Amino acid sequence: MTSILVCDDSPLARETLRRAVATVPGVDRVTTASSGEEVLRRWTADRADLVLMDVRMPGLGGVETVRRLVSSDPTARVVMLTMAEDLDGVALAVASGARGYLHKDASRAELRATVSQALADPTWRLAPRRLRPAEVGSAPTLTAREIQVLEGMSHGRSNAEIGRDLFLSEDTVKTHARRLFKKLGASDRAHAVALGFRWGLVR
Amino acid sequence: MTSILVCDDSPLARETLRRAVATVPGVDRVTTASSGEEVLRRWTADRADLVLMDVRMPGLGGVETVRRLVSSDPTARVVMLTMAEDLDGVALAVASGARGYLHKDASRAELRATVSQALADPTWRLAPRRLRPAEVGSAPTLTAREIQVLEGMSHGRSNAEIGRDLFLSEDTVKTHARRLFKKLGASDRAHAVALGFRWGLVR
DNA sequence: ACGAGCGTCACCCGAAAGCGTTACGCCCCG
DNA sequence: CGGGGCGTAACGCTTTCGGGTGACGCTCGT
Repeated sequence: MTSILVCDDSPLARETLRRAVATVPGVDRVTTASSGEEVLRRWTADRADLVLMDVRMPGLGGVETVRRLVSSDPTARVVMLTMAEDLDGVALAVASGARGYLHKDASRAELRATVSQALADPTWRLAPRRLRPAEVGSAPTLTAREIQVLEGMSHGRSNAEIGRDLFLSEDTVKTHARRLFKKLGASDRAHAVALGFRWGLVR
Repeated sequence: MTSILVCDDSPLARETLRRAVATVPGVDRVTTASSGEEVLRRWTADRADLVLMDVRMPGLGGVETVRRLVSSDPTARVVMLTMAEDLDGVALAVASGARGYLHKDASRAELRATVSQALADPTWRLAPRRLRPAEVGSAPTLTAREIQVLEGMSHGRSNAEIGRDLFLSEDTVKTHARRLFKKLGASDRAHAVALGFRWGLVR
């Protein structure tokens, strides 16, 4: 019985990670958490053999979570997930007890290899390394205007109505819509709204 | 400083309740939680003068949450929110320490009156009663087919594509779409997807 | 036995949406 | 200084949507 706990505040990234590690041989349980607080709260009742934790999270944040987790349970194994931006965060995390880290744009294969490795060797620690292809990805950054347009869509407003709401021409709304579709990789407004919810961009 | 904690797993119901009780005179803080676990976790740090809690929730569930909450803090005041289906749940909840309950189809006015009453009188307990108009509402019940179509929309599929996925004609998909729009009160597919997420019908 | 809800399909039609493209001013970064 | 992202706006064009309506068979509950 090998279990993995995935902790990320982005629902979409969480799902992606969950699916990816679920395919690692020997892993038969993957649980998820959306915050560091949740991990700490559930740890005693719901231990896992390996934790994958995002560095950047609202509330406690990945680094502090790892610190608290490892100090309460030194046998806990954590691999941090990070982006290029927060290398200092990784250093802190490793100093705080994380076994290593993975860039969020690591390939699925690299992710799986790292997880296998970490599970096979309890003493394993990852040497710092950088990985390439975008596989997990991070939340697209929409501009304030694009968010506003996306929110309008999520409330069932037409482009013309959104335009009236925001004092813009319908054509301008369409331009914002097209740009946010491209950023999100959405094929239409319904898809965009769904991705907005999954990325936590709208509520 | 009077605070109310609203606990419901449905984001939409949560928001509706939050807005409704925010208008009660004397209430100056309304916090929300989406699960019983969250309420228990935050209780010591984030106490409230009154808790409105849904009976039916994933995880702990309203009844067990009340039981634990009241046993840890006998001064906690809880009003359960329920639907016609789970009257037995209400009996259990009241036996477990809830001060009373409200049907989810209570009117906004009745909800506010009950909240005022509960806040004004610390010893107050609601006599069982039934209330009428649909104000808070419960999640619309979509059929399996309608959910499938809604999911298709949330993945950016066109009606024709959804039809191919489900081995249906595009016209049939449109019929399902029209019906689910009406049930959800959606004005278009983007709105429907948003409401689906808010009601927890799709992920 | 009847209506209601569901699943299926079809046709029409006007109104949106979505795409490509162009454009201009602004600001920031290299 | 130039390019890129952003905000704004416009035009044309094609596709899709959404609403209205009708229809038929099935099942369920009253």
